[in-house]
Amino acid sequence: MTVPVYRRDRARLPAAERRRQIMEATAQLIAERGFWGLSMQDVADRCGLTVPGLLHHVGSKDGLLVAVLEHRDAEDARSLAAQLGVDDLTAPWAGGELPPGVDLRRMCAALVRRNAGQPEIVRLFAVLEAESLAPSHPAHDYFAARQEHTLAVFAALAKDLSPEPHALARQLMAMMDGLQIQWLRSPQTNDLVQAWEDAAELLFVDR
Amino acid sequence: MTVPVYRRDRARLPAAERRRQIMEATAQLIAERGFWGLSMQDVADRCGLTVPGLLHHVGSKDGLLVAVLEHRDAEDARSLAAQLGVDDLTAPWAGGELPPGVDLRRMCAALVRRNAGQPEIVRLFAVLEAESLAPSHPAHDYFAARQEHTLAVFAALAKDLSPEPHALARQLMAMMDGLQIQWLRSPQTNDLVQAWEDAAELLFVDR
DNA sequence: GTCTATAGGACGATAGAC
DNA sequence: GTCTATCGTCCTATAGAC
Repeated sequence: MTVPVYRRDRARLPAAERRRQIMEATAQLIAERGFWGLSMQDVADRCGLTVPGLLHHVGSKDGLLVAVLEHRDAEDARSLAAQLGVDDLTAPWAGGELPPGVDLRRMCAALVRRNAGQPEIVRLFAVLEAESLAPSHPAHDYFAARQEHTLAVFAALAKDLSPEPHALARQLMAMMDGLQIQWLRSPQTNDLVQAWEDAAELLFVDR
Repeated sequence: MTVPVYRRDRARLPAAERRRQIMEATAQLIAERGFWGLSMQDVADRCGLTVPGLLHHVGSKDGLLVAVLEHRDAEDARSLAAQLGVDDLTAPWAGGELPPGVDLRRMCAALVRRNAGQPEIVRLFAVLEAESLAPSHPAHDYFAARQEHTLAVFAALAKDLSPEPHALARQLMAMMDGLQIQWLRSPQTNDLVQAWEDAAELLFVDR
């Protein structure tokens, strides 16, 4: 007859640190399998937790997804701000103001450079962007808002570059997303930064 | 005490017709939930079958996916050939020769027009294209081959249009995929055909 | 903050009757 | 060509101990 035993050999991390660990493991697993293919068991295993232990931190599977997206946005905002040499840039997809003196072409280049260094994260967003087209997906609203905001920011910055700033904004976004997918499919024969520069040469032509 | 009963009130369709029904139901469900989110039960329900009945036709869940992709390719090849006014065009993504007199810009326009009329199918491919980036995905090889072949065909047709036909091919593909995602996200504020024409104006510029 | 234990389903697949 | 019945596995989530 087996007797219930409380096992004390698990690490007991501070909540903040555990949270970061969970976010990273989840991002990797969603990139691999999508949100529908994600299992709480896998996340828990990778963190050295049981499933209820994991749920204690994130509440539910949907809560986990939201937490991951917010975590990524915060990280990206910090990195992009540093790269553009401004202090308090809020990521364009998270809402917020734009600092003066940032021009669209440099901003796109910075985004692409940043993404070229973290293929796993790019894949995470590529998978979720497609999955979340379905209105019932838990990240549907998040991605709808994100796209709308990015388009608005791009269009505002494109005002002096094109007679149709909104169309240009759409084209820039489409090209970035499309080139990223190709790059993810075969990174070895495909330099993302170079591909973007070639494309930018065409899209940013004077009119 | 319940007694096993063989229920005879289900429709007994010819295999070919049943197959077509299964392909269509599956395409719709994958577009909604992705392959990882697809359940054989849902497909069976939508076809008025039990799960074993469904498995009799497709063998396994992976087999079902492959069948759907092959089914779509065949349909698309027929439609595209009709639109371009040639008899035996094999779809560029399925392997095969290109008829003389088909130029790249007209071909892209035909593809976009075709896609604009079947958003559910476009969504199916958008979701699978992202999901299948993972090497363990059952459609990984299919989509890798598809992308490679499409790029090769585009590049061949771009030979006289650009000093770097391969780069142009990549840009065309990226732009098509990217614009389609935006269109799927908000079809009402987004005319796919118009957006493509605007973009083509930039990408097909003389150099 | 993490555990054990368990509820309560859904999953893909197989065997064998009709 | 479709069924019933069933196997074994996986799933998210909760209750309550420590």
